[in-house]
Amino acid sequence: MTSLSIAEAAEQTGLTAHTLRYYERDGLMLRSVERASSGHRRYTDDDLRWIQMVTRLRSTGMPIRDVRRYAALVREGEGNEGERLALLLAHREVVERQLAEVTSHLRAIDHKIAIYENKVAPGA
Amino acid sequence: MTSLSIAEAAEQTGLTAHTLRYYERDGLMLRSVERASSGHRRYTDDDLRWIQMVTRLRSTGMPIRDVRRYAALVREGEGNEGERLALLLAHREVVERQLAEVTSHLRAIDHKIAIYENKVAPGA
DNA sequence: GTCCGACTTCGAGTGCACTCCAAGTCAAGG
DNA sequence: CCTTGACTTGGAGTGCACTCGAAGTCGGAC
Repeated sequence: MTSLSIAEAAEQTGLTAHTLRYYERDGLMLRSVERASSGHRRYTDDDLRWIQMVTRLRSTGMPIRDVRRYAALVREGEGNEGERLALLLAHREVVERQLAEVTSHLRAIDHKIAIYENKVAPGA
Repeated sequence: MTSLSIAEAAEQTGLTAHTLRYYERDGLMLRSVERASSGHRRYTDDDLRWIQMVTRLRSTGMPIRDVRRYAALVREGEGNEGERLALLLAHREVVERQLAEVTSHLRAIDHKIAIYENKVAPGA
């Protein structure tokens, strides 16, 4: 089991060290990250896997407070899988609606682009 | 040609009156919206069409400052279609990259959902 | 004539998610 | 022993995009 410094964890996850500390103090981690005798954080593989899940939720637009609720459920342990599932399904709905909206707006923009392409380089 | 009050324009566009005023003073409109003798804004069909374009750009994630630049180009009039096109194409790239990222993250979340569905109602 | 409601302006406030700073600690190298 | 560099903390600051509040104006209904 490897264990990484915050700088290494930052590089692995694509987040900054600032953000990793912020996530931890904001209750997004499953538990406090372990410390070396120096007090420096040591990230385990489990930590990294969890951070990856957080990243997935975040970059699909889930607000921090919902990620925190999800983390709390997972932290509680077995027995609340129904709630976790409900939370993820609700998020999924939101994401799909958003994807559909963005896609349709993008199509309209593409139409505009086509018009300009004809103006700028007709017949290109 | 209809001409709408700010409340009607808000309803038509799905924005709030506050946001319409904000867009105007932030330079996102092509020109100052006309006024009734009372000083109240009167939105024309052209205004509404432009606001729709702004909404498309915004809800695909274009920052306000880029919308402002695009508005400035359109305001300048003919001759800079190349620049407008470049701006829209650059935006298109960003949006597509983002769509791809969100889609792939969503797939990973779906996988997690499937796991929970099996746990919660196995064989459902 | 005055009341109401929809508007006006300017500027301040909000919420979100970071992002940064200052001052301090620690282990290792020279 | 002293310096260096990577870390630590609490709290403050930033950027974005709204969002709201206060005070004032205007036209029409009663």
